[in-house]
Amino acid sequence: MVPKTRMTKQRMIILEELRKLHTHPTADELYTRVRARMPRISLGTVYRNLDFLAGTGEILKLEVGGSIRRFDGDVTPHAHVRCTRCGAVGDVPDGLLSADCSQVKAPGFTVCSVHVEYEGICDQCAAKDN
Amino acid sequence: MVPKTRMTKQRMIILEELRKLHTHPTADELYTRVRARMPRISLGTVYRNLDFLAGTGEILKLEVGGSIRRFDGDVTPHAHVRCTRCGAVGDVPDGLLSADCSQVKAPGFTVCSVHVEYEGICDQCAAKDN
DNA sequence: ATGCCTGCAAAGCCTTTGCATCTGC
DNA sequence: GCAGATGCAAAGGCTTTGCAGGCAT
Repeated sequence: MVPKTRMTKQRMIILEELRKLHTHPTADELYTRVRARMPRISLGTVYRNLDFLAGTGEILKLEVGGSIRRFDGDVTPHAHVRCTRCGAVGDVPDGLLSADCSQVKAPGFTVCSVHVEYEGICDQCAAKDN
Repeated sequence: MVPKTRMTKQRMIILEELRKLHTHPTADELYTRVRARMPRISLGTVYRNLDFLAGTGEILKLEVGGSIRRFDGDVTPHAHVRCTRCGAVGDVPDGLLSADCSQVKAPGFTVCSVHVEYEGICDQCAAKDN
């Protein structure tokens, strides 16, 4: 049986605040925002609701970079494949890249999606440079 | 003055083991490997040397996905830009995507590189499905 | 001999989880 | 009223850091 869900005040406020922001906040940033309206809310509740809302598709979890988790002794240019099930990481030889992921050949992997993230400098940081 | 660096036995073994592997190990996986040859090495030393080696360009740090750090209330398809300096995340409106990052227009950001990661299922996990 | 590097252990972050209590439905 | 949700606090991972001693140069 599918468990019923409730629209609690906490869940509603979390969703509202996230939709109001366009800064792609971390859980903690959102926690700070939400606390302004609901001081006794706990960080655990924020995490639980973000997971819940991502599960229903109402919000997105972003897997952004900046979190170094793995290392590679091969410094030649090549892209990577990651197994969405076990997290294993493989190589995609340069030259086999394609925007159409059904064309991508990665030995040992069946590729099914691409994740593109651009990197750069935001205007605020650029301003600090002088 | 630039500090001198030493090629310690630890650093050498870490580099050797990483180059020997093609599995893009985590720091901890590498630690296990290295300990087979040098039982008293500490995990801290592994982390310090991986940072050092990445700094000299001898190895690569991979920023792979799987680590959810941010959330987005906008579920329409769009890519993201991340500021390499402060970590701020912005949107790249769909339709403004390009493999040539000098063409990418992201309001508030100056884009300078792209990070592409494919996702899929590795053969081992596929085999477990039956 | 010098100061960079190590092992060890503690501390730091971020996230998850257990539990008693509370509250939508 | 009942099961799902919350607040609180503790526990878990992973990574970084402080310190005293060790070792490459």
